[in-house]
Amino acid sequence: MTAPDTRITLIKTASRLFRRKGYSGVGLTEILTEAGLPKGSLYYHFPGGKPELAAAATRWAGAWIEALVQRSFEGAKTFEEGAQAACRDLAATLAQVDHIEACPVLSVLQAASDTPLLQEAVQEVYDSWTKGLAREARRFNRAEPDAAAYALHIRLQGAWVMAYAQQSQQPLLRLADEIGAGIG
Amino acid sequence: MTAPDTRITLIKTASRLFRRKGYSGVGLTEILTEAGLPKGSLYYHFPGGKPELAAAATRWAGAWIEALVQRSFEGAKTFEEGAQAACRDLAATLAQVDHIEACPVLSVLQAASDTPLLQEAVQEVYDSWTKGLAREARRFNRAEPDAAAYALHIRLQGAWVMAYAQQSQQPLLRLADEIGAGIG
DNA sequence: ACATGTGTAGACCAATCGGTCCAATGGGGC
DNA sequence: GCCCCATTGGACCGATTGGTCTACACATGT
Repeated sequence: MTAPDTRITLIKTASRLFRRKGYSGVGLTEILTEAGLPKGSLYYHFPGGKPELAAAATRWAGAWIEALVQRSFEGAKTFEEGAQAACRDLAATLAQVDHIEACPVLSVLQAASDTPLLQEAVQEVYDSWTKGLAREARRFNRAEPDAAAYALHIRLQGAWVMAYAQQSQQPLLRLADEIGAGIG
Repeated sequence: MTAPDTRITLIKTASRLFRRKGYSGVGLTEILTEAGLPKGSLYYHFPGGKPELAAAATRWAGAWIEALVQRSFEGAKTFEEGAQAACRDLAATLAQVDHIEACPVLSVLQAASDTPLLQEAVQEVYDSWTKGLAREARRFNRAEPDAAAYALHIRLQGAWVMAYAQQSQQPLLRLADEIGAGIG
């Protein structure tokens, strides 16, 4: 396995496991077994150990989600229409696998308080999401773009938590309907 | 220490630590040290061990939050006014201590998937919250009470996550303002 | 004074934790 | 053919994990 492959394999595997069981709920052994890699590889690519791997995984997954949302907005005619599409696309993506996974940021949030590296990554991804949504709001000439973006971010976050807790895409679909009905 | 005291001490201590670091992030030793109790007491009051303690802590904290929200609605004249008060009261309560704690349900959510006892507690508390909010919506003759309650629950959840991530009560206060401005 | 039973105290256990370290490997430049 | 260095493979470490088990303290009823 070539070097960049190893790195991205570790990131993907770690991200998936973290989102399923949370940062503290996953051991390095489990990640490495799943990835089919020895411990030496991990500490070669991530000298900072588990926190550094988690930070990389958070940023990677964060960027992936952001791209997904941005794609959802592309074909829209209004900000609300884009927001609806984002909810539905996110729901569809999460439902692709048998287990609905948590938001990648949320999955490491509880470990971030005493891990500066993670704390940074968390803030960075959240900021980037809010800014990305605000950019879309401005693109559609939405009134009060920042407030609208922030409000959408919060509702997406909440619906995702509920979807994860109930293991159902329904909360996200319901949010899409709400937005469509002109609420918010 | 009398028996009921020991039980509630364990529950309170566990709840606080779980909300700060997550279920998997807290060891029994830490809980017991903080509570000033030996292991024997824990397994006497909670023969099911960590999962049973966590389930009890989740229900206890869940009921506490629910009572807080219900109290916020008491003096309101409309559902929206009550919702605003709930946001502000929750923000004020969270800001009372130096560290803003996560939603008690959220803090055990990632461990619930492979722990039926916790899974039950999580569903129970979430259901109870939504139903409690719907009761208030009906009390104020709010149109579509169930939908309104559900939407509020999701927004509260999302704002709480952001407040926890940023260690600031601002997201909850901002949500209160949004609701006051007639959005949602 | 004695028996009873609820709780407490904490030693102890195997398993797992994150992390360190070094030997082996193998492809590319000379 | 040879060397070199990036990378892998995995043994090993002390600390901590959740959990079990037994001895004991103490309040109460008799």
